[in-house]
This record gives sequence, structure tokens and C-alpha cells, in this order.
Amino acid sequence: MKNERPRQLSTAEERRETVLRTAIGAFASRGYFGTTTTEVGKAAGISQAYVYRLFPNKESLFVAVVEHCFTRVRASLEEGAAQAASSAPEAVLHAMGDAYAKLISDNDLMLVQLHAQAAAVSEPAIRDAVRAGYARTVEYVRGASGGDERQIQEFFATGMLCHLLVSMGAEEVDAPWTRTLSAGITHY
Amino acid sequence: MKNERPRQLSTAEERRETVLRTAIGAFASRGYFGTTTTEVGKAAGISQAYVYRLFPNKESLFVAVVEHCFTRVRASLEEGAAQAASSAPEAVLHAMGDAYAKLISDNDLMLVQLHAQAAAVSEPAIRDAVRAGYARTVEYVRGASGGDERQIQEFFATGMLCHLLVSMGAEEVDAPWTRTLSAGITHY
DNA sequence: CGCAAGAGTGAGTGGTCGACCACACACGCA
DNA sequence: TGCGTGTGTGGTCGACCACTCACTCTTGCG
Repeated sequence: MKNERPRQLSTAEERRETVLRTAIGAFASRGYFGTTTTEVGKAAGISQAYVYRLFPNKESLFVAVVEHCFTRVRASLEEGAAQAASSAPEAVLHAMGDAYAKLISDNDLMLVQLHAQAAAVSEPAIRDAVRAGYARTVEYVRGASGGDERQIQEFFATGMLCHLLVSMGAEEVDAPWTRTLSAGITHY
Repeated sequence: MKNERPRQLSTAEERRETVLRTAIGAFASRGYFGTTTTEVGKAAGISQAYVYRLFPNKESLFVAVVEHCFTRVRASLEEGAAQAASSAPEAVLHAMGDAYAKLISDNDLMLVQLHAQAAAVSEPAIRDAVRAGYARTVEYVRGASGGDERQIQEFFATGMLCHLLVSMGAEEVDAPWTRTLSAGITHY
């Protein structure tokens, strides 16, 4: 039942932000190649044609979405670092990990990062975005935590393990091997 | 029933194996959704139509390729374990990691696993194959190495970190953050 | 009000994809 | 030599893709 009321137009910039936000959910399930621009439009509540008024092509749209995800991850890590129990590297890294776990309790953000990683293999523009995103993130974690090389590496390795667990829905499987892989990983 | 005799031309079973082997290279760059069955046929030296004579559909084909990859990884880990310097868990795990590093010096095998992980999010049949593959692999590594939960988890977390490094071509980037992430990871 | 600038879309376009089918060719066997 | 079976392909089909354009509607403003 459609309610007939005067249309409220958004500015193009507002629409672009809406698309960036909602497209995360669209790209999360089937990734760059498997998601259509029609689905992106539908998720944002606009026509597919208008998606192309806001972004020059599908690749630019996906890159923008990926960058948006990295920005949100970064913000989440900052929040976590601010709430660390102490300034010891271990405490800061743990607080960051906890904040990250909260951020991705809705899995879509993490799944987009996984799909971005996959698409980075063949699409140079996406690869650049992923490289830049991880470069910034690694350097931020290093600076904010003061951890040594090994701690930083382990932090990101654990993150990648989370990608695996989420992508194959390991939480639905109750078996020794899933318990081994997900041991000690917080999940909200 | 059928007697095994030397044949000049390929049997369907031989062709199927050829496809499994060559399709790894085809799927490695653009994954499940981004790779066409025409590309798979071309890689195997057969027509696209004949791909559909050998496999019922694209999904079954991809699942078979993924299972083939897990089989090869498993074989590689067994070889590594057999050449371990001692039977201490650390030594066995290190030997396995080294064998794995050798196996994926050609990146295609690892990239298919990454793409399988991504496609597992939305395709139930692929998810089942990925789950089964990791289940077998985790249990094998646990049994063959005798490592504790934490060691096994770290082993796979490091593997996932390798996926990230390979997918975004980290070796081409000479920067502190790439050195941090790839520290201590053997590369052939 | 009048109207230009911008928001937003329906209806396509050309191209490609997965899947299918009729058919051609090669071989072992009687 | 001819036949049955299995290998292999060209051609095609409907669906759907990224992308475009002519067009309408809304809104702020003199």
C-alpha cells in the first residue's frame, strides 16, 4: 500500500552516502562480479539508472563501498583503542579486537572486505583500494597500540581467520575443527 | 565391466581430470561468478558445450575443482609431514608450512581457495565443499602434527594471512606494512 | 508566479552468459 | 564392412547484464 505524499528529494551527495551504506548489504553476499547494479539500486531505494548518475560505473561504485568499509573499520578501531584498560600493547590490541568484533557482529562489513580481497586479484582499481586500506589500517594499529611486528602480524592473521569462519558459517557447525579454529575469538 | 586398455584418444574420465586441473587456472583470477564456462573450456582445450557434457552445471564444476584443490593441499601437507626434522609438533607444523609454501608458489591453487571461500557465502553447495575441505584439513593437521589447539589455530591463521598477501600482490609493494604482515612467511 | 537546475526514472541497447540440442566424427567389435 | 556407443562441436536460445538517454517531476529563487 503506497502512501501518496509529496516526494522528498535528497541531494545527490546524500543519495551517494545512502548508496554507500546500503550497498554493503548488497555486495556482501555475492561480491563484485555476482552482484548486479539493479540489486544495489534496490537496496538504496532508487532506480538502477540513477545509480549510474551517482557513480560512473560499477567498478567505481564498488571501490567507493570498499573505501567506506575501511573507514568504518578504522573508526571502530579508534573507539576500541580509546577504551583500552591500559596503554600496554596487549591491552590496546585486545580492546581493538573487541571493538572490531562488535563492529562485525553484523557480518556484512567483513564480507565486503573478503569479496574486495577476492576481486582485488583481477581488478587493478580494487586492488589499489584494498592495498591502501590495509596500509592505513596496519600503520594505524601499529602506531596506536605500540605493539611489535609479531603482535601486529598476529592481530591481522586473526582477522583473516575471522573472515574464514564467517564466510563458511562455522558458527552453525558444532564440531572439533570449528572449535579449534574459533577458540578465543569473541563473537557478539 | 570396462577393461582398462591404452587409448589413443581421451575418455570422458580423462577429460574430466584435465578440466579439473586446468580450470584451477581459469577460476583463479576472477572466481566463481566472474569466470565463464567458455574460459574453462578454452583452458582445457575443449568446447564450452562439452564442459556441460562432463559436468551437469557450473556449480558442480566449481565444487569439483575446489575439492580437487583440497585434495592437492592435503597431499602436499602429507609430503611435508613425512620430511619433518623431528616428530615434535613445532617441527612437523613447520615442515607442513614449508611444503604448503612450495605448493602455492604457483598462486592459482591458493586463489581458488580464496574464491571458494568468497563464493561459499552465497552458494550452499560451495559452502558445503569448503566446510568439508577445511574439516578434513584441520583434523589431518591436528592428527599428524600432534600440536595443541593454539598451534593448529595459528597454523591456519597464518594460511589465511597468506591469502591476503597473495590476493593483493603484497610482494610487489615494498613498504613497512607489507614487511610487517609478511614477516617470517616463506615464499618460493 | 515562472523557470532553470537538479533529482529521478522507464524504456530501452548491445552484448554476454549458462545451458541445450541436433549433429558429426572416431573407435571397438562382430 | 557396417553398427552401436561414446567423444566432441556449431549453433542457438532466453535471460540477464552494464550502461545510456530522453524524459518527467521537484525545488529553490528572483
